[in-house]
Amino acid sequence: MKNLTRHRKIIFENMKSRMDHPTAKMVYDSARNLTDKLSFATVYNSLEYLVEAGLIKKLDIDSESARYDAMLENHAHLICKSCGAVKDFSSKDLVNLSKIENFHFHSEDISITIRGNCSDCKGSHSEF
Amino acid sequence: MKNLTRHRKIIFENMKSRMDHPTAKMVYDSARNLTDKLSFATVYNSLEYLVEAGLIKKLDIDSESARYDAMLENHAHLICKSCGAVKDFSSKDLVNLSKIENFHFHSEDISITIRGNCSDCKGSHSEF
DNA sequence: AATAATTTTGTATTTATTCTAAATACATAT
DNA sequence: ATATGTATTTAGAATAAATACAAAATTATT
Repeated sequence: MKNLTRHRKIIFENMKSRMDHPTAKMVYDSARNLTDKLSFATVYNSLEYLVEAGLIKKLDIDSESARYDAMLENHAHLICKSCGAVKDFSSKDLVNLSKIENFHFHSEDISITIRGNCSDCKGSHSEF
Repeated sequence: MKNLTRHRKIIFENMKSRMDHPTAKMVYDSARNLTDKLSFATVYNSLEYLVEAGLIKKLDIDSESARYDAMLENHAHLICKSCGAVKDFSSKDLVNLSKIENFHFHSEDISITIRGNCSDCKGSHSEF
């Protein structure tokens, strides 16, 4: 797994063009119109490749299927409890979370997930 | 689905006694020693009941199986990329994220998920 | 062009979770 | 104390996301 192939590029471009934090199926549905042949397995392979390559992120969102995002800057995700929409919220200072209210969103619960290495694991290989 | 039954209480007590943000299977494995009969389905049902009742939370963490937490106060989750451990990080001021480094954790990526209602959905019924 | 390495495909498998139907437990009314 | 209706639990089947695998196709290297 080393190259940004044609299929992977198509999937990456598709990811970058959209803001809806799609599932693998959503990517498959729109990307298969862009090329002659495309299997579901390739979409999974490609998304994993892109995540490994650091080009996209797999989101920490409780959803029945995994969701991906091509926006790499640290930002929050606003999830509407009614319609399920996932929207980006970029703020350089996450300090002022009250800004969210101005962003036309009534926040009820905030969860922050931080990935890194704990003191017990410094230097070891990443599996997560 | 209305009552905190014996089984649900056992599962809730188990959840409160642990800090490891267990999966349904982990809860099942330890709770079935505490009572004569306990099916896997009951664990799923009970965990869902407890989430609905607001007694525990289902975490927003990318994990092959869902993880739950009985700690309700807003807090961050530190996930070690090496060992996969999920640890709580409570800070009243999430402002000073540099505190995390003092918490013996080298943070590489921060994701914040906020749940609530977007402006399009005010007042409508929650499905998520 | 020939060969090797990588990628894609299609299908089968795995695994977490949900669904279903029957059995059981429980609370309340009789 | 017993009957009744409702909620819960059980066990297993069904569902669906994700992964594994072997073969075919593509791409890179010599």
